[in-house]
Amino acid sequence: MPETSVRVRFAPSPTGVLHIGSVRTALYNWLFARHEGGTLVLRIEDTDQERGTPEALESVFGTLRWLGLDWDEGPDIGGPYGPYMQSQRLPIYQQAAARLLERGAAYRCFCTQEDLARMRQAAEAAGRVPRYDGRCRGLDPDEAARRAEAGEPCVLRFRMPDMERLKVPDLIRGEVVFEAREFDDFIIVKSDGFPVYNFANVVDDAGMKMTHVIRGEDLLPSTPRQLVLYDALECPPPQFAHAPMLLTPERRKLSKRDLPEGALAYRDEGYLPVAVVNFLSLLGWSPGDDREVFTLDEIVQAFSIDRISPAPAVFDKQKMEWLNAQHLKRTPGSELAPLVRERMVAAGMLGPGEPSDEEAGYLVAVVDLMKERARTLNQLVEHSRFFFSDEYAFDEVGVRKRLLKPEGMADILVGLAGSLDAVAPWTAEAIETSFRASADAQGVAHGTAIHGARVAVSGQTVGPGLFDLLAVLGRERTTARLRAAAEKLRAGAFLSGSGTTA
RNA sequence: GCCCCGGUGGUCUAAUGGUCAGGACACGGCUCUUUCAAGGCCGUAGUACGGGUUCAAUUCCCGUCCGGGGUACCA
Repeated sequence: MPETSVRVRFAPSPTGVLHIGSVRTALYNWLFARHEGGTLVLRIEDTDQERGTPEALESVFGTLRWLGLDWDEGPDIGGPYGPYMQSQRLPIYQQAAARLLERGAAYRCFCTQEDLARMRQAAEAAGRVPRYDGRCRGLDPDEAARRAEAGEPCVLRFRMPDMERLKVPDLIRGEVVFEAREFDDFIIVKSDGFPVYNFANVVDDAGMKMTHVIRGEDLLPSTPRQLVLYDALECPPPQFAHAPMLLTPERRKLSKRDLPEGALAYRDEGYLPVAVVNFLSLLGWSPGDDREVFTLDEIVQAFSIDRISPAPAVFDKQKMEWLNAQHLKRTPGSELAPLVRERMVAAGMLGPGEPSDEEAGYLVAVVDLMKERARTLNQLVEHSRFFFSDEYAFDEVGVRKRLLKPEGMADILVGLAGSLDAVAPWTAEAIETSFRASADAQGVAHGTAIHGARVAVSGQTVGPGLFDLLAVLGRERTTARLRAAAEKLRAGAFLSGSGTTA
């Protein structure tokens, strides 16, 4: 492998479910890796003993897999730089910390959390910036080591070098300059022996040979600290790219609160993975032309870091829905059918068993017909109910307008059914010819017959073209439903029930 | 408070020191006709504000305002 080969990583911490903002970060890393023919590493940053959960870890895997964002090295598949769970890398951090300690780049600090809280309060009361005052900086290292060995709790702090300012080169924002006096001697190892984020992150990114770090803008302020750590560790830093935040419509940072179920909730709502990826890719990035509907491959091909915008983006669900509709239309029914099927089974519209070839074919035909108008899989399922059961609901307005309205609709429907009995072959074209002829013979306007028949067989006033619909529905169902509706009309059954007053 | 990042229609965005500032979602209207929730067409709406630099600024600079992020023994 050439040494110019790109290596990037997605490094979530498994606290709570994976949310959509993290997914966008994962996506940008994945796109960059795939575009460059590089390597994507999945690393789990579980150094927070208190907050990590196994469910959260499952959520990371599940979400990425659902979206088709695969990784080349990770906790489940290993790789040359493992392990890929930070909780299993403790010796590596300890070793790195020991090196810094030895060199005097880090020192032991025995201040308690109460001491620090007091310091902070005092500083705030005095209107000063709260920073660690460095009181343990000058402790004799040998003496400090003795106290630590004697069991006195302590943390390890990084000795901030003397410098005027810290410059962070960023692929998206150019050079970002921080004043060095903003930074105090920050903690790198907690008193429980675990490394703190900034430290573990740098040790791993350096150790795993990352060439680029693409992450959220919220991490930009911690980058200067990381840069001095790379320096102290004598490792070359990666190139940084801080992607803009995702905002709610109220312009708040998108967080777990906004979608407690996590990004997988969009699967449950009936979104296609490709649509979610397509939508997310366009939040903060654009290909530079007017294209908006992409396949995965097209996005990979078009992606580049320098076209990522620095400005935060509002997550607009309506646009995601539209994109989903576009992908629904473009995806063959045969591909959609398994997804639709599991939803129909869940909704009790289909049995859980293996479908026969005929049933499977019917489902594909229904999906091909209905996907043109649906915005989500769930909507498609909902609108397709009448294809699978005779127990479909009648739209009240539709009944009043299209069945009750023209006097004698019952006779018309029966007439239509009669002519359809003879149609062969059962194709949209043949159905239309026969249907229109029957309407003519009965002296009924085509529109009247069509509208009436639509409501009779589907209960709905909207949907695909009637003849295509009937072709899929089948002769048996069609004629039976036309006659059943006529029966019901004659019995006055449509008038019973509620809401017959306008 | 302090530090950092942003600011093109309601939203996502394109472009540019000289353009009728382009596209998409949403919204409104029209249309197709067999319905619309699909398709087509049209429309409403934008360079946050104030200074500078310049023949010319949405674009470059400064300030203001607004929004976001950070400021932990969280990540």
